[in-house]
Amino acid sequence: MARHLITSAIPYINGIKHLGNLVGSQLPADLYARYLRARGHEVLFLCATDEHGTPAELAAAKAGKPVAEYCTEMHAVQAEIAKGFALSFDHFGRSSSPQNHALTQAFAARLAEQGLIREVVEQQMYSVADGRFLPDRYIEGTCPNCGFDSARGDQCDNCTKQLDPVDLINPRSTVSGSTDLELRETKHLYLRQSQMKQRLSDWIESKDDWPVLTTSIAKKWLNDGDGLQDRGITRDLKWGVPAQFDGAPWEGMEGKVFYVWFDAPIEYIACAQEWAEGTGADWERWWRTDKGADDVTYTQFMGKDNVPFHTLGFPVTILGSNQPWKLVDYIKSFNYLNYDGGQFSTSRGRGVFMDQALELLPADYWRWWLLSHAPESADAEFTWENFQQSANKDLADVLGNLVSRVTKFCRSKFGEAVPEGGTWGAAEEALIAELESRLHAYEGYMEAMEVRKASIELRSLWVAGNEYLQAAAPWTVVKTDPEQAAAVIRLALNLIRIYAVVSKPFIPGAAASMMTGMKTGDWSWPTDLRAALTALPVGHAFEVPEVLFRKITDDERAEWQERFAGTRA
RNA sequence: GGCGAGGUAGCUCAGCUGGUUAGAGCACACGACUCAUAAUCGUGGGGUCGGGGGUUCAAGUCCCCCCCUCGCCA
Repeated sequence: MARHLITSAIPYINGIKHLGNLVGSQLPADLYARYLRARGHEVLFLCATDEHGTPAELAAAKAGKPVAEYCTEMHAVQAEIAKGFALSFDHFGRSSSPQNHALTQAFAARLAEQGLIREVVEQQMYSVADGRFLPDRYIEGTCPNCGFDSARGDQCDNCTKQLDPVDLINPRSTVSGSTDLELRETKHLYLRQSQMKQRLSDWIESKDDWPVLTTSIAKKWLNDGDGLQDRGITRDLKWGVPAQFDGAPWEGMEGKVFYVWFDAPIEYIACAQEWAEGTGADWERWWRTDKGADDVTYTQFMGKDNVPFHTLGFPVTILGSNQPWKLVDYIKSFNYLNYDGGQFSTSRGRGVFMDQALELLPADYWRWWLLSHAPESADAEFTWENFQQSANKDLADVLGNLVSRVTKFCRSKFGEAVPEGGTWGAAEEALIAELESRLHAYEGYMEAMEVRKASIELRSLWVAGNEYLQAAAPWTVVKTDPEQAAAVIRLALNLIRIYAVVSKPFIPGAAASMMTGMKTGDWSWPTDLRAALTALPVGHAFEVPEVLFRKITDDERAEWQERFAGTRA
């Protein structure tokens, strides 16, 4: 039994995430956490909302609410949706927690002690009317390059040229529309990442078992151009962790907060503190290598856009502190999921969002499709045809129907209890051999976080049951040799329990239904398959479960396709 | 423009350090079965592995050039 710390990239607070966000971090992290728990390992699985920054402030203003209140509400919404998808977080925290405030300030102070913070005075755009400094992308104006009149301060959406806000002609605030903008001096703290370049580089180079997606992105940032750059870790904002605090080793940072990319990863640790406070558990044995965390395996899940912060920024914080914090052991990253020939788009309402998905179908449908099509080697694409075909074929026909045909046949011929009689022969031995081989492959892929391949093996396990049943043909055998038919069905009923156990990480809802139908709470992993196939003894009562997965009709598919197409630009 | 990832059957994808007739699922065709959610099982057709050169006894798998897609950066 090992100890595994698992974190999913923390979703931003402003709004509900789409299926692409889900499959890029939370869902595969949940799959892994559930699998490791099922194998008897000790798991701490953490996620949280990322709440600070300008977008949250503006979203709150738009909703007409104080930002703290807005975040509290949205956190509850996201937590509820996560529950709907059966995401098994041990704690779903908040980056705005007191724990994270304290820890973020402590890290900043410590990094300063280690000589890794420097102060920089720079010029930033200030909007007099809004009474605030504005991030580059919240300033619009006419592009000096192509004349496009809605170019953003960081980049022109029309000609894609990278811009500086001061380059814009007739710049205005996108918050208020005001043109009363001026450059003002402001002081910020910079994290001296460049000092850590060699240590990071050595560390990344040593990780030859990481996904190439992870290491290639990390190496690019380390070596591109002038190499790893220092980054500002403060902003002129109100909503966030104050950069000026008691014991701060700098002055004059009043009215400024730490930038989200600095405090958000620290929430991984603070989240464990939140969890400990709520449960009385010990968080240090997960995060402090001097307090027992040296035997923890720490795995992070994220979309590729988050890789730089997890391979460079956060490790600078951890390593730079020169304190015994647990450093990540494995970073599993994902490409993007596209939607029907384009990208998911929040602003255009294009694609399916997490709350909408749950209104259409139970979580298992989405979990299965998303995980079995996870964008591991390249970007993947969601289409309704593919979703309908996969769900109907894999879940309804192959698995659901198997459960149905076995339990209903037994009920009609032997009653709703595991029947007696008959013996195993060559067919059963062949099945056991097949199952053992498939199960070992499945376990290997799950341990390696090869999500798609694991799903293929799981499906193969289901198919093996149908093959066996088809060949054994108990509906024929029962006419001449009822006892032998009973032996076949006895095995098949036990197979249902085994499927429930091994399928649970992917489809926890259906797994629970199968287990309930078999009237047992025996979730033990079928390490010994032969024994597992007799776990439900002769005479054990069961009941025919409700249809596990109804099919998605062509009409539904067409309707949904239309409904989620969004407003094309 | 630079960098990275891809371009393998109609569709979605496997193919490790080069080595017998290039694989799987879906879709399609035919057959079997009739317990089951018109479900299941079997068989089969279908690919000059983006294009062109080269290395090698042997290349989807290595090298060079080109084309296309996606992403990151300038």
